Parts: sequence; structure tokens; C-alpha cells
Amino acid sequence: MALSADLLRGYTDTIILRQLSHADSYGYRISKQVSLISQGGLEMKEATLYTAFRRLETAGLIRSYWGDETTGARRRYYAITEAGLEKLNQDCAAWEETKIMMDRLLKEDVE
Amino acid sequence: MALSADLLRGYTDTIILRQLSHADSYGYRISKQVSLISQGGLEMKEATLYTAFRRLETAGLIRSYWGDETTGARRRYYAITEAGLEKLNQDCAAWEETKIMMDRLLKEDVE
DNA sequence: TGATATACATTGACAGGCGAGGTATATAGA
DNA sequence: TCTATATACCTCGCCTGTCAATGTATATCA
Repeated sequence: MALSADLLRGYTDTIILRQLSHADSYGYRISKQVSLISQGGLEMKEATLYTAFRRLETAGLIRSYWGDETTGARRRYYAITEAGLEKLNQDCAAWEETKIMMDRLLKEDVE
Repeated sequence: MALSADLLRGYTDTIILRQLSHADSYGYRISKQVSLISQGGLEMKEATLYTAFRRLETAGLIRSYWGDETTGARRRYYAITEAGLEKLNQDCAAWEETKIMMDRLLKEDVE
């Protein structure tokens, strides 16, 4: 990822889960979507992306299947699972808390 | 750190710089302050903290000196440098952008 | 024919977080 | 007096996530 790369470490998974919560998708597309939505601010590197897919699938948060494209490069599609949706909700809640916490840590003056 | 540990990776430095922007401080105190301000949500581990101090000092963003306590354990104080203040400003700006980006990635629906 | 876009995947280096361990001083209580 | 607890410092080595580099294959367009 670019820009605040390290900050978002660990939220890669959440971002992917969120994209999959719209509809099944595949690596290349998710990577483009993320660039688009973040207006170029965040670029998920392929290595990072595919590592995350493996991690998420192992954890049972997503599952994958090969698309039946008759033309062009084959695509491995990913779908979010029930557990994945739960995780997404948790992560989003955690993100809200993190924002509040960080804002306090970065702005608030100490007693 | 607890909770969103991984997310804050890389922002450890920023949090420390912010604390030092109030006044010179030392490891143990900063760690307590962070717990206090974040209401226990974020606990900076000592290993993390001292690693960060080394990193920041090497980078010229802070400097250190021994306190002249005549009683109790000795303290190594840290002070933020001019470069550190600049870095802090940049990081805070980056944080604001990151929030916007993440909110878009986690909430906004794709086209 | 060669460049570019689509689409997948792995390997190995690197960096940051942190558990576990260690040192030393001061104080309060049993 | 001895022990526990708080204050205060520090390092080693493991683990995990990111990512540059590299490799594969298909389709399109100049």
C-alpha cells in the first residue's frame, strides 16, 4: 500500500471483506476498486493482496472458486462467508473506536 | 499495543512525538499517559516504546538526556526536535487523510 | 511482432510489535 | 527484616504483515 501503508496494516483484510460484502469479486478487480475508491491514495500491492486472500480463506472468512470465463485470463472469485460478515462488522466497530482513540492521542491536551 | 495494535503500527512514533510536544518526558511516564488518554484502549508495551525511542533518536526527531533525580530510579528524558515537530505535523495531516480514505473504503458503496 | 492490459501466484528480504527476560531504586506492609 | 509493589530502565529473538522482484498465461491493439 502507498501513503499511510503501515498504518493500515491489518486493515487490509477489512478492506477486502468490505469489497466482498457488495458482491463476489476477484483479486485484480478489488485492487482496481481500492485505487478508485481511495482516489489513488491507497494502492494494494499484489503480493499483499494474495497473501491476504490466503489468510482470509484459511480463517474461513472468505471462500473461493474459479470463474467460468470462456475467454481472457481465468479469474479466481472470492465470496465472503457468514463468519466474514461478522468479522467485518467487528472490524468496522473497532475502526470507529480507533479513530476516537487516535484523535484523543493526537489532539487532546494532557491534564 | 492492545486492541487495534496492528493498525497503529507506524503511528507509535507519532503518538510519542505528540506527547513530547507538550513537554519533555520519559518512557515510563509516556506509557502511563497513553493508557490514561486512551482510557486503557491502547497500551504501549515497553519493548515497543524503547524501540521507538531508538528509532526516533537515530532519525533526529527527538534527543535524550539523563534527569538529575537525586532519589528514585534514574530517568532518561526525551525532547522533541525541530525536525520532530515537523514530522508530527505531517503525520497528523496524514492521519486526517487516512481517516477520510478508510471511511470511504469501509462505508461508501461502489459505483 | 511487440507492447499493454488483464489475471494469477510465490519467494525472500525487511521492519515493527512484543513476550520474555534482566537490572536497579524506593516504599509500604507483614 | 523480608517481601511485594511501584517506579524506571533496557535487550534479544520470534512472529507477522508488507512488498519488490519475478514468473506464468491470455487477449487486444498498433
